[in-house]
Amino acid sequence: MPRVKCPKCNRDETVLRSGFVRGLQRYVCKFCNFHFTLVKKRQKNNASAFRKHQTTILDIAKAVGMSASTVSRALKNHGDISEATKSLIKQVSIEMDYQPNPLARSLYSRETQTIGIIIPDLENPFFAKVLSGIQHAASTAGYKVMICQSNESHKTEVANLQTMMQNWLDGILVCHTKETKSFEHIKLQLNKGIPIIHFDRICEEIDTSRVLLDNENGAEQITDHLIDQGCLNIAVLAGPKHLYITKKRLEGYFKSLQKNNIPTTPSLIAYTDFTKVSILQTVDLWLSSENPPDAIFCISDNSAIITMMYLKKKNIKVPQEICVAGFGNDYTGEIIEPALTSYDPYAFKIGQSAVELFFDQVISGDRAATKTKTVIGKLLIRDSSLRKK
Amino acid sequence: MPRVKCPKCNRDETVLRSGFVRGLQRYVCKFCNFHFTLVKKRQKNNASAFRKHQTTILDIAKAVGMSASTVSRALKNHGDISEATKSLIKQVSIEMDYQPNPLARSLYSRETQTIGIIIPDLENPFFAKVLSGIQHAASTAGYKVMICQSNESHKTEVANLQTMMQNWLDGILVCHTKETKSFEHIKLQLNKGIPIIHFDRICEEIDTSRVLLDNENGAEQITDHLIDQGCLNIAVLAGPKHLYITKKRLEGYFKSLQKNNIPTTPSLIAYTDFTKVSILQTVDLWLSSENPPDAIFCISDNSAIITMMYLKKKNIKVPQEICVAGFGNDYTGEIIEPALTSYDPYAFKIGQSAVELFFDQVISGDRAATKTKTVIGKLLIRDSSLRKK
DNA sequence: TTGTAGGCGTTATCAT
DNA sequence: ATGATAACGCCTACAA
Repeated sequence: MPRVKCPKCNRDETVLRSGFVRGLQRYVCKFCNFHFTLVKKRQKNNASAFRKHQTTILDIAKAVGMSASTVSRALKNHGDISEATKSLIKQVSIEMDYQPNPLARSLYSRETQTIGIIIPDLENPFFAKVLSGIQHAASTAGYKVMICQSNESHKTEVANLQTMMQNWLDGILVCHTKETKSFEHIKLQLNKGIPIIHFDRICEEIDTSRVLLDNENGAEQITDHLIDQGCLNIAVLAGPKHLYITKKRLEGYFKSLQKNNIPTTPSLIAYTDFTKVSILQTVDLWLSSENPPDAIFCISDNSAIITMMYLKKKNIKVPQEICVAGFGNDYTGEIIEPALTSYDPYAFKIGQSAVELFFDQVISGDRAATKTKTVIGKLLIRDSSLRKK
Repeated sequence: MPRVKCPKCNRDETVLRSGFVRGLQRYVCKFCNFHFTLVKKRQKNNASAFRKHQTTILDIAKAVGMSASTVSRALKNHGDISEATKSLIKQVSIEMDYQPNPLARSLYSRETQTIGIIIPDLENPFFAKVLSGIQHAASTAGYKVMICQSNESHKTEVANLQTMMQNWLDGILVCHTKETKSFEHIKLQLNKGIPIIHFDRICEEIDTSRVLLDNENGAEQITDHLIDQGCLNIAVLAGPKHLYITKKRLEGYFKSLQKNNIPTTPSLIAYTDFTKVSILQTVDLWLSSENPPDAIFCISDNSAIITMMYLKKKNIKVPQEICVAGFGNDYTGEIIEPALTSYDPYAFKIGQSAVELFFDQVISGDRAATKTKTVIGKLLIRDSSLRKK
């Protein structure tokens, strides 16, 4: 029975239905004998015209003749509800195919159960693996994943972050672009109370939770291995100078040289922006120098592949004349000949760990308590650097 | 005028506002002369305790001394609002860093401005490119992207779809797993009124909008090319038999053979499940047959790479003894030696097109009007099949 | 031109 | 044990 109020006397107990006019329910108030119809309240907009009505808690409440609050409580096993009511409501909710509306829930709870990811390049196999790990960990925990791709453009990254912050995500996982040197956009958002987690290309000057790969150890192991193969003139094809990963991998390289009492040669250390042009220029320079390297440690597998293909074109034998090693264990390394020595950073696990750090911050309740997690990878020795067999 | 009840006499018609105390509205009941303020009703939960308060329309309304509806209208340039009010409100909203709450908006509008993607494997370079295209097109149009990864598991795909449907996405783009033979889960959702778009691995038995790559033409061009190189015994290393792409690419293959008056040999057509084991078994069988192929057309680049590496291990010369071609133009094809002949399906464009089809359905307003779009790719002839130079 | 009121669906608090 | 209510933030039909 609808509680319709009489517009005249404002009573509802005396209102009865009295037929239809132009499709509208007509009512009569027995008290003041006033006839009226209720005008339609709201024009349906486009979306709701298409979207089929989803069963709501109110629908169930009507169906079982109880209030919405009872239904809500029954559905989440609230202690106060009798077993009989609970099982009735649960059954009806299944029959009516009830699906809670996450928007309403989030509006109230202020949590969206969604994590945002800002990643430089989805097509880069390393990032694809990380994303896969993130996706896996998040969905296992019942969280959704929203992605943005910065395309290695700092400007886009800033815009992405803005978008993400507007969308009430519960946390944001960020890997910076190779261009990013200023982190003002991150600082600006830090006090908003939503966790920001860094991975791989992190930001040193801000205290956030972060997932690192063991850049230094990895690079050290690679360099150790190259030295072990008899190389003394080991060049490093690095990335952009400002990148955290560049710095750390170089540190590992230096550590190994020092440990093995090999002097460092400045000309053997070159920074690139990861583009083919910059890589080939560097390699050319080395090849034509008076003291060419006997090994090239490339800071990414992609640069290593570009380097090796160039060396092959120049008929320089790998590893006999020059050993080559990469970093990242992209699957391209297994395809090129000779197969590429590399360091597997366990990208999938990095993604998983980033999600775990997010949960740590949320569960601990202390969002200022940042953590650093380092994923230990594994050196993979393959033919591109193997002189001793 | 808010209907506030006097806590003492319980009347509401006699209650008036009487200034502010500590930021709270103070009231007075004219009937019993009782002064009171409304105490905060609700305990803040965890999330809202952390999340910094975001400026709302109501905050702006208070700041400018107007109602929320005026602010709402002013912000979207509603005609009824005076220019003066508009500019005032806009300025204040900027000063207060107002960001509309998309949850509230969506709850009302029943649109989330979000597209869902169900994709078998994020680490597969083809899918990564498609995803990149989707992401690009969606974010250009101001839409967000939510991803799920089915991991090539039908069961997971079904669960993913369920999740997506519950989350009030405006549309869902699906590429089925290689296992998927039953499409009941899709059919079940079709009448819900939200567009489902298929791409690549589509479903023939349901009428949805879909983006295809020109499987048939591509396969025909590849086969033509192999024949042109003098191959007569062209084997096909296909995917699972039930897959749409398998069927279509085989059709292209047959068409080419027929056109060139070459009889088909059943033993040269083999289905695999894309796993290394099944591929190598097949190749082995062919190699040891009495009439081994002089070319292998692999239905994916990944299988082609596996095949080539195996042939190389067996010291079988590619292309001299056996020509190999793939399909998909993964970048691995440029790295292997000899470089792999393949067909570039323009994966990025496929992703973009899928988003376009979604918009077509939404904008046209006719969600039953499905469209099919075929992205034309490009044959890339490389050394793995080049006998005539 | 601006304000009021009610609804979108859910949930916690308070009252019964 | 259950119901009424308000709140989350935004939007629009209608009233003024």
